[in-house]
Amino acid sequence: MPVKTKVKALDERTYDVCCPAVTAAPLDEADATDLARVLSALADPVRLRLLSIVASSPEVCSCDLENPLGKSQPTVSHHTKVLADAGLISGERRGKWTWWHANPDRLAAIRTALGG
Amino acid sequence: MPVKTKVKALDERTYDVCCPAVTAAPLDEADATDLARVLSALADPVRLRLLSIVASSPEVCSCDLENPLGKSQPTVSHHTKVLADAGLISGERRGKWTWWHANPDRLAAIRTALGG
DNA sequence: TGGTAAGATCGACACACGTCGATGTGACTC
DNA sequence: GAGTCACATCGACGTGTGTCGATCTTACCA
Repeated sequence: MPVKTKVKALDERTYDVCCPAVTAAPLDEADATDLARVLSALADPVRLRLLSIVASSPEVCSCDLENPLGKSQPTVSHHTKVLADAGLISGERRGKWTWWHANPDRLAAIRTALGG
Repeated sequence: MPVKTKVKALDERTYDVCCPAVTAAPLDEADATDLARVLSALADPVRLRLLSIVASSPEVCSCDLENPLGKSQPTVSHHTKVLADAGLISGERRGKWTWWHANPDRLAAIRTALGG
């Protein structure tokens, strides 16, 4: 049985994630590609740390990510975009700052797809 | 609190996986690197399908993977090695054939690290 | 209007990775 | 021992990705 959650990104686009559980039955190519795309967003140490920082707080400003991550501003911006495109975090522009928060439902959907 | 499971690979090496949950607190670099390494093994559509085929059966022979995956023998061998190195599957050589089975504990550990 | 500050985008570079033909390595059969 | 089969390893190729300096865009303030 497919496990899907609706996720709303910065641009208000919604999309599905994802996929029967890996352990239940052989995945078809489309489901495998979808799931691999989300996992690729997670499969980077900098993005994992970024996500953990955002998830540990109700809201985090981009400006508070550069120092803990030890990466340049363009690099941090790149990683927030990847995580946001994957639906794992969402950003809200307020004035000059962008505030990020985690989407725990998305993470839960991934756990389910991984046989949860 | 760290979530660890011992995993035994083909070469009898054992290692730990892994890591406080991403959602609990900011990950340090070492934990993030460990988790990213395992997730990288999963973040490929061919390997996800391979794992789902192996996990759906008590045991699968390498020779029964080429056709469903539509990949050459060296490519399949490469992917089984990546999954085995990550502890997600284990292989046993019997005569001319290698038989693979999934390690559900490892997948469960990843789910926990993902905030399960 | 001009200046500054936060963040996104661009361009370039180095490196990692998926893929497959060719070849190597054991194991089985005759 | 010769031949064959299953699988691993090697080498090479094209592509994808993380990184950062430079630049663009937008918002705020004097």
